[in-house]
Amino acid sequence: MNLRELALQLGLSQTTVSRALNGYPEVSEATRKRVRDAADKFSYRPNTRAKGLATGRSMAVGHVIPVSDQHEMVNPIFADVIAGAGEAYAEAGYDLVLSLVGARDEAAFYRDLASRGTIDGIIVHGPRHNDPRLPLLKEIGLPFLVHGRSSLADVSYSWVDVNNRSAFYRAAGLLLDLGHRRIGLINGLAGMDFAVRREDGYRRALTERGIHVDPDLIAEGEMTEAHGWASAREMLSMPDPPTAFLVSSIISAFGVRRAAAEQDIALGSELSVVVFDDDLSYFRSDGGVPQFTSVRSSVREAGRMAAEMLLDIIREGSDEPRQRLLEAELTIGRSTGPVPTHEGSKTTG
Amino acid sequence: MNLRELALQLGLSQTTVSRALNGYPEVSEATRKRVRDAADKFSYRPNTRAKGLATGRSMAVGHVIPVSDQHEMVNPIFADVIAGAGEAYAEAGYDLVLSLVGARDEAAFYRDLASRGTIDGIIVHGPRHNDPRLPLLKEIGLPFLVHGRSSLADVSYSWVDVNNRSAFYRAAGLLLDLGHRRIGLINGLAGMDFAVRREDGYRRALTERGIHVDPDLIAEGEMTEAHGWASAREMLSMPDPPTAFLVSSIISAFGVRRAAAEQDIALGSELSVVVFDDDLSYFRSDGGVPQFTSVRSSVREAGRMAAEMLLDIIREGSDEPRQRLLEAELTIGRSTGPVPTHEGSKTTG
DNA sequence: TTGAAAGCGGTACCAT
DNA sequence: ATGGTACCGCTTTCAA
Repeated sequence: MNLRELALQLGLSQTTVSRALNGYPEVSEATRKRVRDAADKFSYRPNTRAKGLATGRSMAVGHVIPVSDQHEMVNPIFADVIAGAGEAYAEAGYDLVLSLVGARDEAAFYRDLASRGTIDGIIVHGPRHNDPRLPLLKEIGLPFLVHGRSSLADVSYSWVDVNNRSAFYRAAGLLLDLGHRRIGLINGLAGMDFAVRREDGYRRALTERGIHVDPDLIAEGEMTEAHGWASAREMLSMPDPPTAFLVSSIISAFGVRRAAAEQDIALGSELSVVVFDDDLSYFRSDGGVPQFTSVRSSVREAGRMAAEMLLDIIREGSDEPRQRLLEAELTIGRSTGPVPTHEGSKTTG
Repeated sequence: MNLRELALQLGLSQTTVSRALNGYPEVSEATRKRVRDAADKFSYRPNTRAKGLATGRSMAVGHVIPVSDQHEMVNPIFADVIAGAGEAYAEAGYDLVLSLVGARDEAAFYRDLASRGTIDGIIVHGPRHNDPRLPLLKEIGLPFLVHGRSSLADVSYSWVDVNNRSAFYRAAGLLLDLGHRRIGLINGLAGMDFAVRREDGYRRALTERGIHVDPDLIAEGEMTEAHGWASAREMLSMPDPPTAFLVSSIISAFGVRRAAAEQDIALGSELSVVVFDDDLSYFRSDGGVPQFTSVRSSVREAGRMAAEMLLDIIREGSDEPRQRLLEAELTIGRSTGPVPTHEGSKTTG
């Protein structure tokens, strides 16, 4: 059933039917009701493409996930961001077009997307430290919003981000308050913007208190269990091992926990672990009990926010960038305690 | 730059330009080259909506992820399936439209999708045991393919699935061969089709060897670490505890490992763990070393296959269902060993 | 081998 | 308040 047929059924013109359905005020309430009822009855749905062609808008938003060929898997965080965004789109009647694109041909890809008119705007995921995509998108003129930020990018742009720096500053502060002086940082991939900011917060906290930042206590890598395990293992076997860890992901924290268990080191009493957890409920390890001290931010919520802001930008057509910085929430769990005395209380073994 | 402008530039008609670009044979090679060069020069891209409107195809495929309100997070498996599918779409020039939809209004949603003409076909994720979506889609007439299967659904339909039953049958067989008689099954959510099949394989292996299937050794739930931990913990404190576990996900296996560690039970020598791992490289725990014995299947590969098959269906317009069953690969790691003797060798503590 | 023109299914301007 | 009609950008039939 299309507009013409519906109009025919009603004995009205396409124009009137279209107006009735789209809430134009000049249609009489009587006709509007008639039209609506008929549309309902025949379950008429306007054709998206035709509508888009006529209006010049596609009513779709693109999400671009960068996939470097090195990683087999897509970072599960994206799934949650997108779930949050999806809610917003569903409510606003927008479609979500997902593209996974390799770093190689990204530029061409964005240009294509814009000129083919598939989407009205775009959300950029996983920004790197000085991300070339931002100036590119700016140049293309496609409305976009970044989930995360890209420092050094000297263009102004819209973003939604969690305050990674302050999160790690506060987390490190907590450990310092507990007396820890050797704090290992197990961070994400070096090029990622969030990792840079997290290290920044960590460094600042230490420096402010006059604590030396030991580069051997900083590990970077993909946030896998293996990375957490290998990094923690290595650091724990140093002559002067860390008494606490700051971990960039719950997955890596599983690895840290394993390394500790293997060396018979008790979490909480002998080793403190604070983890940045993006609310990935599948991977939360506590089961109701706060096993780790965590710095949490709802990625899903951020996704929703990002989508809503992008839709605003698209609809208003305004050019001034919108930015939203979310503070993460520090939840103290039983994996964090004061520095053990040297005669310490082994709880295991 | 649109077709009209491009044609104007070339002094040709839109018709000819369109034909040249779309590989129609009646265009002379000379003109074709001229046209191609110009299109290149102006980086002309045909408008997707206009093309779709004219051809009746949208060149887009939908992926529908069911989100029950109970789960906060989207199962990370979907991310990988979609990554695989995305590759196929990119190559074939299709877009991927992602929808996350609650169980409540699914029916209406599918009808909408079809009648608005947003997509040419659809991939159904996370089928439940007797999934009502399949007959619905059949009725609507939208080409679709299921990732996974839905037993009891008495319609014939296309699917791509890993052989869950044989995977768990073989895994249980391995443990039985090693002498295990008490094998705990830590499975996924009860309603999911894959969970039913996995339990089926497990049961069959036991029954065939005359081993009693103890319902207390079967746990179902979301595949979180907490679930693995709680289930393993409970089973391990039974009077007659399991000597081995079959776990439906690497995440839950982390929980099993934790429960074992807490009770000072050594993996490999005192407790065997076989895990079904969907190749989620972020969560693999081995770091090159096979820590767990695993039954692996590449979800990404399955996603790609699903996409390719759906595209075939769309293009051929044929109605006969295509089906593809993938066998998972059993990789024996060091977490699996024979049943410990009662005087057993504690390696920990 | 090329071109004119009629759709595809809507929207929106201009009349009435 | 309602209708006629010219688009939107492309494909495709028919004619030349």
